[in-house]
Amino acid sequence: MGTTKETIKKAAINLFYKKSYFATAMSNIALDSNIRKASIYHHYASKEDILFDILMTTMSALDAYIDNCLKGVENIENRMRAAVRAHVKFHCDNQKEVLISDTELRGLTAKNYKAFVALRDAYEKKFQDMIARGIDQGYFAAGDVKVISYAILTMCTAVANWFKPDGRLSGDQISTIYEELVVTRLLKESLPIHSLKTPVVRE
Amino acid sequence: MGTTKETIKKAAINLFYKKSYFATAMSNIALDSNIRKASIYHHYASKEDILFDILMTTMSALDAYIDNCLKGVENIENRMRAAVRAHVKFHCDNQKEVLISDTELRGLTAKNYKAFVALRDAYEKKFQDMIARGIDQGYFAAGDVKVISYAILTMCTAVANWFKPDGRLSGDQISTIYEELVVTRLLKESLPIHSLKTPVVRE
DNA sequence: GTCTATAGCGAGATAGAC
DNA sequence: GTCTATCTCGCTATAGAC
Repeated sequence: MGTTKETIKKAAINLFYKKSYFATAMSNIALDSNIRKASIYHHYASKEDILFDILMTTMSALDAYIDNCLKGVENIENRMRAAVRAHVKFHCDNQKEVLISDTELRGLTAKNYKAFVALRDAYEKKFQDMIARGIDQGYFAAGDVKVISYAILTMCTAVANWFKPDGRLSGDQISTIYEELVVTRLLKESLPIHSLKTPVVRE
Repeated sequence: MGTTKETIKKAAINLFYKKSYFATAMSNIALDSNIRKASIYHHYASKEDILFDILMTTMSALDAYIDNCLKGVENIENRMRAAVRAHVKFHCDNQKEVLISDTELRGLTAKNYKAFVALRDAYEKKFQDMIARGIDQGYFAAGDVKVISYAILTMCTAVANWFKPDGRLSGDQISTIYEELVVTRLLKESLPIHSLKTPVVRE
């Protein structure tokens, strides 16, 4: 079962996901954790502190997961493939946490908000750098890097909105479809530079 | 300025957007509307009633807007282009309302939730039908229609998350970029059937 | 480290005068 | 149609015993 703090955190994740942060009362969290609400304050300074803990550990875990999946992958197209796969997979496997990270930032006070957004911006920059490098090297079609990165990241992130653990498609299957949609279709030059002189007709 | 009811609604939109639905108090709405909070209950039965009004009118307006933009457009590729343009433009022009529609559904009781989701599902089905038709007719590359529709709709919807009215790109410019990203890159067969026998090499 | 009890406050909603 | 006054409730957080 883990420590009491972990129990509280898990209960909070479920409730923030189901009812939203503001609609969740400390008494709700206490009930689901099988303790009295006053006991929560031994582990967390405030309700916001619980939210902040969830947001930061989720964002850090995502960042570490992607880094690990990219380790040793050199070719820029393959890096992008691995990154999209990892991002989508993480959003299927940690659906509740990432949805909270997406919708409950308004529950943070200024200082905590800045700390979280700094992590998120650094994460997004990794994708923007990959896209820019891919364009430079002629692997990806030219375009507005910022907009393309937003398009890709938001569509991959939104998988958490509709993914159903017991649905038709598994997280791995969806990752594969998205890898293809994003890299093969959305990003890649349909006619790579080095193949421009190679006829596609084989008659 | 409009009617008092419109003033209340506009104030609620701003507050729900900025602070979230649950964090917004009736007294906040009253203050921004220059009336006492008791007076709000003459126009709306409850706080949820205000949210429901915002959600339904926004969804209906989006649906009507897309229908209007597709009127008379026959070719399926052009229909899809018009639909993407319209969806993105609407999400830039009605940023606050659509963000509320995206994140505050948990504030609705079961009956109202079902009414809203029915509208949204019907709207999404229009895109799924267009995609399926485009694939059938050989204009779009084959693929999982549901997943492709989610990918497209979520990336276009998420524009409301990062669009800045006074930013580098206007709503029209973003609509153009997205039309291109979605239809030319993501959806279209990179090598249309009828061009398969036409060499791309011009030496 | 968990408990009972409660302080202190603000919420949504209503009553009834004008 | 808007107001003042208030009801009733549940919230976050704290105090202090065990």
